[in-house]
Amino acid sequence: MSADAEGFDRKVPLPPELKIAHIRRAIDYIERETSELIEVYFEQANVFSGLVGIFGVRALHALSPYKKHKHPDVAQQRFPDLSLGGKLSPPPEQALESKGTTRPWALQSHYNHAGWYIVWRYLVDPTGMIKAGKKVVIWRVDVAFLKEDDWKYEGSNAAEGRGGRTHTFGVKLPASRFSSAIAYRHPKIILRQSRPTLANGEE
DNA sequence: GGTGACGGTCTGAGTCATCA
DNA sequence: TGATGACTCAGACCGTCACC
Repeated sequence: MSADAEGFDRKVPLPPELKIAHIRRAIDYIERETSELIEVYFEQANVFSGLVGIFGVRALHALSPYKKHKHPDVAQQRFPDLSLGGKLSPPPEQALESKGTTRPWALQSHYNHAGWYIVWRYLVDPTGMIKAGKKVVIWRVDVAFLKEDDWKYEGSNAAEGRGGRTHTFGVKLPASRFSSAIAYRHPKIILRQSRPTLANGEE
């Protein structure tokens, strides 16, 4: 990887007109805002991941040329989260979806839409030791253009009277797919046993 | 207006395959 | 043999929309 001292890799392809500076400022924004809501993580971690994705959308909407759909009711439930200039039906090359997750590689969605995906991979550090005063740390940002072929269908056995999750799509071979899409990686955090860990052994 | 289906966001855990 | 990655299943919650 050819990252700079801060952890940003300028060789990773980005969506048109999206710059490393936009990502850097978005990381600051997400970490600052979500650190205020840390108690939500301990109540319902999956909901908190949704919040991380939402704050990612808000940050890029405010800081980059990518804008939310101009109709709020559509923006909150339709693909994509953002598009270049806020176009209503952007081509995949100008569609940008924001997702937050704690997982090191995997990515799931209910659809296999083609487009750009920016994945905010975060960890929760209640001590605020990794980044001073930040209880939520974005330790990696993946930016990748995914085609329909990059997704695989993951079915569901949910049934009446039994419950279960709805079906999803998952990215095929996520580790190899995202290994070349790491736009930012915290210089002091490494993966150990598939978990982000401080390089000196502390988490 | 109430209700249920559906679409949307995720997580954790168990198991298996692969590789050094 | 242990570490890691992939696969699969199970669970939670919220908002919108169509239908009655």
